[in-house]
Amino acid sequence: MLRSHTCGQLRSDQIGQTVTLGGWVDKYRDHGGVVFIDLRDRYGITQVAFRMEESSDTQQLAASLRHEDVVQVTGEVVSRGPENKNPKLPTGEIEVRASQLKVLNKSKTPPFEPRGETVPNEELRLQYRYIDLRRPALQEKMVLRHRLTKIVRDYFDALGFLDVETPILGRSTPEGARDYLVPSRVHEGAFYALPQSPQLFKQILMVAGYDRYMQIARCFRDEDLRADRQPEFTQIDLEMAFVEQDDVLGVIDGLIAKLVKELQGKDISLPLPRYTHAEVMEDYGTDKPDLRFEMKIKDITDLVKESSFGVFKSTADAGGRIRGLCVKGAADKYSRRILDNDFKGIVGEYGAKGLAYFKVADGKLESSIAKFFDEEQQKAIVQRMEGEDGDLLLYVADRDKVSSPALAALRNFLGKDLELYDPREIKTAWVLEFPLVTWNEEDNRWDAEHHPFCAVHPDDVDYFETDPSKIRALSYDLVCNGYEAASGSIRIHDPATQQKVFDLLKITAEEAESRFGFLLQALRYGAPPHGGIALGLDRWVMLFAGSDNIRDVIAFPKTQKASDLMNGAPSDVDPKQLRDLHIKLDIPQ
RNA sequence: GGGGCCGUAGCUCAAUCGGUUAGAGUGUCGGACUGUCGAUCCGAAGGUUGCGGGUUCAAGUCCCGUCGGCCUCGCCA
Repeated sequence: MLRSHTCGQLRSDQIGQTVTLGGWVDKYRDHGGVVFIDLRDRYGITQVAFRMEESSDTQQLAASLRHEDVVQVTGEVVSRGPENKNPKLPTGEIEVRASQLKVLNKSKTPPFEPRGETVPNEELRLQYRYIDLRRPALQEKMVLRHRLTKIVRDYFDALGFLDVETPILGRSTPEGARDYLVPSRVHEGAFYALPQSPQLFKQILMVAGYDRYMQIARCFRDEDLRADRQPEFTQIDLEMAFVEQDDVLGVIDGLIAKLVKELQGKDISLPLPRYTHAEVMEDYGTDKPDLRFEMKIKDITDLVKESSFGVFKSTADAGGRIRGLCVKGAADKYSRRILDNDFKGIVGEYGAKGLAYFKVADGKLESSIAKFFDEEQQKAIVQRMEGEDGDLLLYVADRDKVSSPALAALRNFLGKDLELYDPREIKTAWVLEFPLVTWNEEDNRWDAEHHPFCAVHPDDVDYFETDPSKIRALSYDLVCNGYEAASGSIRIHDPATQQKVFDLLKITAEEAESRFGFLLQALRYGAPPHGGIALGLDRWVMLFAGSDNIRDVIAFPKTQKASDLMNGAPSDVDPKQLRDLHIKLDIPQ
């Protein structure tokens, strides 16, 4: 070993010992006759003092050290004494009086310093990710990720789950997200696809009798990125046989409680709250509500459809609704300009044509459009909104398809802007009973809401013939702080029901056979009832890290255009590689 | 594919209404200094204002295009 201790280890207990440290030069302070070096590794910082009277050569060499040089230092651990101790450092009671210094590797002047008080722009951080990863803030997140992963593995291991790896080179299935394709050299013109998730394999593992499976699985989706979405990401994937929905939910409840306990030291009460999809869509306008604050959406259509305000009236007549939010105490918080520009802009992104707003005063409404509502209507609106004097009321009048996401976005903005919650709080709940299918207006057909293997709520089987939109799936999402943090379902385990769903989705027998024939085949050989779920690992780490950016918790993330600024991926390849694969490029000018 | 924000010294930022030689802090380089810990002091170097075009007597600033980064709609079974 080139070191006897780490840079975070030494305390007063070691005074008098001769130690050897290795690390990076974090800061240097040259006083002429004495040089101080803050030596850093991922365990901490230790001050090393190089004094002329002890070794002139060593002290002179130390004077040449610069940021991020890698050095090996040997010396005696000494007390700094009461005047010179540094209470900011855990190692601040002591320093290493260096007798030997070896420069293991000089560093070029780094583009930025890990200890710098300002964080450089992300482009530079991604280009020099090896320096960025030296920053304590990022190292803490990597450690958190490790700990979380370890807790997850231990939890499932204790419950008898078996970690089974599934292939990375898989088969392309046209449904779902766009696939990342990998050309086969051996099979001319044929391609593998990287897995969007191990979905079909884990179901087949159930058929194979591995009744409790889990895997920390890398998944790939060639879709556009977001702050919480990367093209490759990690799922905590699991599947169980001989279970019902409650069993899966219970296992995950226990996991979340354990994570919160071990990572935050807090107890949460179980079971986690459960809402139906219909409930959260009505109350929050989204299937992934942020439940850290209230502010539910309220419907006032019945109160205003007879008013003289044309926009509300015509919306109601056209089958739309007038729904809105009551923002407590915010009547004077936002200027008219902000309401007309910024707020309208937020709902406008979702297609809302306008935003109506009122202040509540004396139990009535105040605004430029208040005159269109008589006193009785005004009082009824205030009552419906549970409004009090000083509250701000905001309304979007439109079809739910527009107003729901618009109001949900506005609500999220307000929650953050008005600091209605503690950003470190983890607030988790289940959303159950998703619709099995949704109508695709463009293609004029039913699409699976989750995926085509979701089991059907037993009470809703008759709706296949009458109204498929009313069929509830035995599927469940776990939402956390406004993110979809897990998603799963009980699966169909008999070929007849599976066929029924394929029929509804207009997937022909031939299509089904060619796309997922291997699964259908497997289901005919003794498939037990089964179900499972997958948790977004990166998102959970992000949530526990209190970050709103998934790149912060991935060691080597990709940019919004899915490139790696450090290594330049994706890149051109040698023409020979393409010839081997029989691939010709055809790039539009 | 659409919308928005951003790009000035190695880094973080400034530069008035379009107006003289584009500044500051920090880092870098040289020097001084034996107890600092954001060390201090003296001195120096460092710029194709992302790139290309246009408007103008004059462009970091305005316009168009383009490249890159971020946020977002669509997309993400």
